[in-house]
Amino acid sequence: MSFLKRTHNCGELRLSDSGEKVTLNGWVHKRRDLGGVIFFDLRDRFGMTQVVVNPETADSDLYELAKTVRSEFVIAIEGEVTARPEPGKNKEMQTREIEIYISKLEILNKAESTPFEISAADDIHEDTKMKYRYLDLRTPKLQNNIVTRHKYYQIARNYFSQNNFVEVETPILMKSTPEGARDFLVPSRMHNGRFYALPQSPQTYKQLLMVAGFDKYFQIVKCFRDEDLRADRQPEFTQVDVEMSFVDEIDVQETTEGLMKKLFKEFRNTELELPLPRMTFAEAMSRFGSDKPDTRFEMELSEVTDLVCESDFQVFKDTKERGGIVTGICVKGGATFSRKKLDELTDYAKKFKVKGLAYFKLGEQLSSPIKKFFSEELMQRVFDTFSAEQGDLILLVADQTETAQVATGELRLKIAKEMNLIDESKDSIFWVTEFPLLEYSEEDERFVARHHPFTAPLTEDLELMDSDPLKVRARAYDLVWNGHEAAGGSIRIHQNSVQEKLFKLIGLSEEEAREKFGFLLDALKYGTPPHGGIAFGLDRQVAQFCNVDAIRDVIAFPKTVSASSPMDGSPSNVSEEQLDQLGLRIKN
RNA sequence: GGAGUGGUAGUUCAAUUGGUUAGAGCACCUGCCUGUCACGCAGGAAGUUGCGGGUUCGAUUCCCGUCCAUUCCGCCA
Repeated sequence: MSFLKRTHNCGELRLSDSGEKVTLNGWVHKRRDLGGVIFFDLRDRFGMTQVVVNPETADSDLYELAKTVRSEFVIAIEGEVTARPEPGKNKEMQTREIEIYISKLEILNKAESTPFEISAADDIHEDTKMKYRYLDLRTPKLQNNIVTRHKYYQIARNYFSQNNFVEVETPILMKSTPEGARDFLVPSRMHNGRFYALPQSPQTYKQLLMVAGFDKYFQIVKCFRDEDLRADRQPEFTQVDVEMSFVDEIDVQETTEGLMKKLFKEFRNTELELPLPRMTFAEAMSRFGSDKPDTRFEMELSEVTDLVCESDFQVFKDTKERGGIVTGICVKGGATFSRKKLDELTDYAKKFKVKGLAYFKLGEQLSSPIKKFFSEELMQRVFDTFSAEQGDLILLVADQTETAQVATGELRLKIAKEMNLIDESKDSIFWVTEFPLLEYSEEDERFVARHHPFTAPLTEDLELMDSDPLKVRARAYDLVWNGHEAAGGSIRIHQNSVQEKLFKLIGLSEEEAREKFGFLLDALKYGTPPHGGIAFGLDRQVAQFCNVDAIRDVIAFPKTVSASSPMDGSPSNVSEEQLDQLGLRIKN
């Protein structure tokens, strides 16, 4: 069956096309029936064009048919491009200077009235939109996001190809490994009782590709983690995965920067200045209380341990004695915060494991629960340290170094968001380097790799691996963009002996290490080049370029926060037969 | 696993100290309307108040449980 096929899309006709006979296909976005003349806004993914049916010029069959057309009908129209008497009032509409005088109309398919209006989808609750995701995807906003994502793929692929990288696919069914996130497991009919795992990332494979001599590898790849979701976390997400041989961290960073420059050119229309700034982990923590600081606003942390320990406040002194610090921020204009507000901030800080929050409120009167422990003169020196003026608020946190810094950093962020201090039109993008190699897990009562267990230690810190493992810095780097980790990577261990030593440090016995990573340890013995790489969180980056908060909005078919899909009903039960074949039984 | 917010018509919201027939905008349906672009006007249909239980003469409203959405903490090398 044939139909009127489009000669143009709904976003491309302009005044200069006047007089031309065109055919358009699309969805009826809105319809305005004035009793005589009828207007449609015809929509496709390229835009919208106004279509006019005039009873005086259209024949009566056409007019009667046009009267039956409703929102979201799929139609084909033929007609003449005509200048409008007045340009359309909708300034967003690029075709607003013209309209199509219709001479033929075909209804290609009718539509029931949709569960929500495509033209007003912004305020609809997420559950309704998720159930009818294919309708939400009709909205110009989501269509733009998905197209931006497409462009990102293209730019990345071109960039890496032009720079001599090879795209290689790695297995989706792989071996379950310890460390890191929970795996999604996949049973198999052929191997009852055994399981594949979906990759949390292709980490081991890309290192093996380096052993194999593939020099420069990249892949745009799905990764899977069975952890709780957030606005910026989905159980399956996409990484731009990169690995390079014969490189150090500067080479990997330069490669990354080159791509970011192209992306910023395309999506922000700005020239990114290279090289990007560098900040060590230690500096990020002490200045911003975060390993991914948002530097679009100030309110930096100041450490005042020695100063405040001149007071008689025992809590500060005890903290110092136990090796902790006192750090804080100055909230400009924060003296207006109510007691209730300060209680709320205290509760918020406690979420991050500090015991309390001290403050100096420089209002009409100085107000502070700890001022009796401070001399006038000492207080003034504290204020000076923070450059605090009348009307400001100083918040102080005392605890072990990292705990105090993190809690203060979180307060800094929360307050900045509430006081609207973040300039969304700016971009803050830079490297954070020299992460600690290890951290101590209270839960597991052992050291765990902060990045992953293949990350190389800084050469000058190698000897610390025996004496003071927590002090060892890693050759790891994160690209931080507007307070998010946009990419993260490291130079890998390419010597078997160092790798084995690290496994030992994180409590993996030789047997366990062999059992879990034997193939990698073996490979490292057969001539492994120095190598390193990085992985970009594609969803997060695209979300940033689209100026949306949730990566849900840049994924065609995302999961809800409970990791399910209201649209297709996954995950779902399966039949007894399926379970039997897999040798599985549901416990309860 | 924990905390916050929300769930009432297709949809977005309202409903006084617990009170009688649960309202409004948009969408939908009918009629009118020849330059709209949030078209306009008149009328109409549309409800398991998420679900289950409890208190009460009476529950959208109070209590308990539970489900869903969303944000955050834990978790996510």
